[in-house]
Amino acid sequence: MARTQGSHSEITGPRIRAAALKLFAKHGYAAVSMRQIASDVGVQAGALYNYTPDKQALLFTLLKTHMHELLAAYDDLPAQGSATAQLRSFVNFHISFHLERPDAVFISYMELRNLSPENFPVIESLRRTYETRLQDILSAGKQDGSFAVEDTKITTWAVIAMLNGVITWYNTEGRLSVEEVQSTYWEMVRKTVAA
Amino acid sequence: MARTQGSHSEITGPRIRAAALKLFAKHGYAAVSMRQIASDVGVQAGALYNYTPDKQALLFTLLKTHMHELLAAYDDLPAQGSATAQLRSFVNFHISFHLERPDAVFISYMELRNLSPENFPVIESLRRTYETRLQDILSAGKQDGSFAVEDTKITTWAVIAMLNGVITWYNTEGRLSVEEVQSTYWEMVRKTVAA
DNA sequence: GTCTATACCAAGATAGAC
DNA sequence: GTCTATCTTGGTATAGAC
Repeated sequence: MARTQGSHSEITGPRIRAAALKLFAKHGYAAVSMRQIASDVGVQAGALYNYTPDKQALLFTLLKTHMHELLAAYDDLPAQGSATAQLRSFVNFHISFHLERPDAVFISYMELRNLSPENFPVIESLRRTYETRLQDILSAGKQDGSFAVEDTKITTWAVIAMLNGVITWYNTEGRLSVEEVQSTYWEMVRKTVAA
Repeated sequence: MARTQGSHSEITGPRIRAAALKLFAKHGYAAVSMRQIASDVGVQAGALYNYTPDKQALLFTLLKTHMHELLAAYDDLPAQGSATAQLRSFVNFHISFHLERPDAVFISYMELRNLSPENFPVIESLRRTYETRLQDILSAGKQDGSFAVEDTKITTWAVIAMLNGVITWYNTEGRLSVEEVQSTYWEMVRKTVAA
């Protein structure tokens, strides 16, 4: 006779994080209770504490994991030659990576203020590291004359803000493929920095 | 002998909304308690309910007021001639209006999901109305050949996302004046839609 | 109109049985 | 490892005195 309530240690952890990610993205960290997360996973609230010391650690883990995956994936891309090729690669990467993880992207921008004072700087630093990848491309292109960029810092923020806008409207069931979105945004970014 | 605890009906209401706006922007709607708002104003929590039926109405009022002010202010601008002049006017307006109300702008984008099902469509509709102002400019410029815009809807969202990015980094104490920011963004937007 | 006091409920987190 | 049960805190909202 099999036990009706058993242990599932290898899968429960990931399922908790997946449920938390989904619920935090939908309702916001502060509005989601541990009981809701537990219910979504199919366990009791107390069981969550076998996997996370508290709710804050759950949020921190999600954001840290996302940022590390983002940086690792970008740094794994094949090297590009010209600044223009690098910029195009960045745009394509940013869009496809983000469209594959809308929930993680969402909380990475929305829930920063719900990180504890110890955790916030860690995530903020990872975010700045990623931004620096783009800023370096813009600086190089400005130097060699491929781009006309008045202020590389502001342009970096402007391009990232523009690209991030995609996740607020893109619908996987909609009329546009990821490739079409990439192409549309590349055209806009290209012109924005054009010499 | 003056009373030590009196009535201040004409000023308490606005002060409650100002405190709520500030606290919602800083910590998020769900993370702010009525007690916190009351404490910030200098009254007891129960007193708030003389001014708002509940917390949700407080959020709704803040967002609705902000959106109405935004639309009224934009529609009060002097009419412009060419599509290019209209676009420049829009960019300047959007940046200066938003930089004057960073808290209201912040919650208008972050707290939409905390609106009740009855209230959400009202705000969403106002937001779309504002976006339509920009989309109409882009359509007109596309028609008369001033702009080369692949997709007016996506470009509308891209431009607004780019402009909204300003409030995440702009610092009134920083090196840049509002006029310099307007000029920098105008240059980027102009190129983005350039024929 | 604001106060104090409180009803009522849900939150995060923990203890101990199984 | 998960359960049930519970502790403690703090939330929204209301009642009635002043």
